[in-house]
Amino acid sequence: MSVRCNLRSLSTCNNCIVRSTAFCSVSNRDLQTELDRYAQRRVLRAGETIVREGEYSFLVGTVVRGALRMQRTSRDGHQQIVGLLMAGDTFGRPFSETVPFAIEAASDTTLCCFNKGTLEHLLSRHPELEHRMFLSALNQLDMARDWMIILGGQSVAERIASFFLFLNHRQPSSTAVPSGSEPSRYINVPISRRDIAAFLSTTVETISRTVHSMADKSILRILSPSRFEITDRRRLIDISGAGDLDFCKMGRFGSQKVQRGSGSHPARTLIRKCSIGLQHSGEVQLQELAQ
Amino acid sequence: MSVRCNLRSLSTCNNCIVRSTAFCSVSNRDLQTELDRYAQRRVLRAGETIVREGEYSFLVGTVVRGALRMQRTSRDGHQQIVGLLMAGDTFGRPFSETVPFAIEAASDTTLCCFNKGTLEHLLSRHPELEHRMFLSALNQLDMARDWMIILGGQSVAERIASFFLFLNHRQPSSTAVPSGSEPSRYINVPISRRDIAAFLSTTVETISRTVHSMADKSILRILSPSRFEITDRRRLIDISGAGDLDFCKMGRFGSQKVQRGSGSHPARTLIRKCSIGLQHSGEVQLQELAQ
DNA sequence: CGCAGAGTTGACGCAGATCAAGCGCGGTGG
DNA sequence: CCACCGCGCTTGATCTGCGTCAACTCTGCG
Repeated sequence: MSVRCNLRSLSTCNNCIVRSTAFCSVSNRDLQTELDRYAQRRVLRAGETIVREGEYSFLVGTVVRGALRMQRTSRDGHQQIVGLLMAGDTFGRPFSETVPFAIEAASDTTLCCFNKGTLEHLLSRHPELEHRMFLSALNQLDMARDWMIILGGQSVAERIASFFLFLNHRQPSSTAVPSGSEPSRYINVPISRRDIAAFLSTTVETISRTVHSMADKSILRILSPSRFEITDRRRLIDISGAGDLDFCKMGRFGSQKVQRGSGSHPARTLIRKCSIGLQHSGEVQLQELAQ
Repeated sequence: MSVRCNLRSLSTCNNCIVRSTAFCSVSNRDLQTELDRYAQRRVLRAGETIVREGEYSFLVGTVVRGALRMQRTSRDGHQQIVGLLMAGDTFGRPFSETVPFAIEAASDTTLCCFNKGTLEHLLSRHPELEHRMFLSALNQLDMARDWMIILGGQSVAERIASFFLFLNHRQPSSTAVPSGSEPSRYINVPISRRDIAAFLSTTVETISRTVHSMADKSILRILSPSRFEITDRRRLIDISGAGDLDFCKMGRFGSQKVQRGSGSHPARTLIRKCSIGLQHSGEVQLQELAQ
């Protein structure tokens, strides 16, 4: 059931729980009123589809609650998840006929949608809106690259640890709280084991084994198959191997010296590890460019 | 050596080889003149660094020739490449203090740079420019997701095939030719084996073995360690597993029916393969939203 | 000519994919 | 009400792709 919000302009958007982060939260009141008029809420249940792969997509909007997954299915049936959109994230692809990925609800989800054409028109008339959407795209780009780091993680344990920290960072205790606040001890996994496997390029079996092994080492407690409690964040970050991933920043230990690779798996691509600061000798001096 | 181009406004930008694709190619003549005034060409040699990981970055611009790699190095020394920027692509990150990745020249490279602050100022005054930059960011987002598909590929052979097709698509015969034209039979790999390994999360040894095995099967010919000739594109696409990746589109066989998985590796995450069109039964009807 | 770095090739072992069986739970129907 | 089924998750046993180590070739360079 969808809730129209053309009446009582601004009321809906003003109370929106993703107000602080979503691209559609503009400061211009008239524009906000207009957005409010065109916005339409939609509730999806887990598994429902917004766009199929490569199909024409006429929806753009913001995730209000829950999570969307973007994925592609290859000929052999293998699915690769290329992104998880959570509260405050922008979904859809303006200025393009089709999206090369399917977008589906990973869990029960509330969206705030705009018709793509309508939104594009608004964007062309309101630089502020386009600016905010641009910023949102840049954020997603950063996030996409973080995901690549997760994906490129050496061992499955590394990838899972990174993934959990990512979730933990993006879901501080309650979905209503905008991301950016202190991460809680709890991890809510909004997607099935299958989806995790599809994202991390592994199998449900290996995920199960790895998570249980982490529980055995009391790094985390398994509250339910989709809910965990972090009991040793430090160790989790350590396993993730990427102490400086964006989403670990909050849990990071200042400028404290690097942990020795402790249980670190033998690095696959140990490149130039000693040459940092050496091969950069040829670094371009660009100061003159400033100003 | 850098070539200033404040004189003879427009001349430099007008003759720019990435004119058709770069974000800085605007239609507004005054704006173009202004851009021309602030733009500065730079030539980097392979290995030179533009920004280091997490450092303050004050450069944004366009790759004119060559390739940049964006990468992150984790505590254990493992490097993960999260993006390759080629002719016409935008590098740098406006509206953010730091970039979470190092940006380095993967080969000898020519850039066209703007001071970040200056560019941000231009962006705020010229919606057209911001629009173009927004489009560029959206493209990069699509590309980042394509990369994720490559990264998530099952076997190393799959990833290498995808990577080669990607390169082949983005480098049609000559670097001067804007992407989008017919792919040639040749693949120029602009980065070292090491870099390929860092990107594909594998090792130089495995890459070597895989490529030579492809040569044995006469899928491609090895002209030099960094130059190949595709002798059986169909089979290469087949190995890549992702027949519908963006960069395969041109080599794609219309709506021809799906190849049976031929030599396809046993799929790791064979999910919902048969349920397409089934689980979508609950697909939301959104027509009413239009207009 | 020796040395360094990039690429190739071979032998070996392990992380993790695969196959298979079992558990717990919610839904359905008799 | 319980039996039955299907599905998500777990656990065990086996097999293999590919990472690791090591040795060798080739090219370019001082």
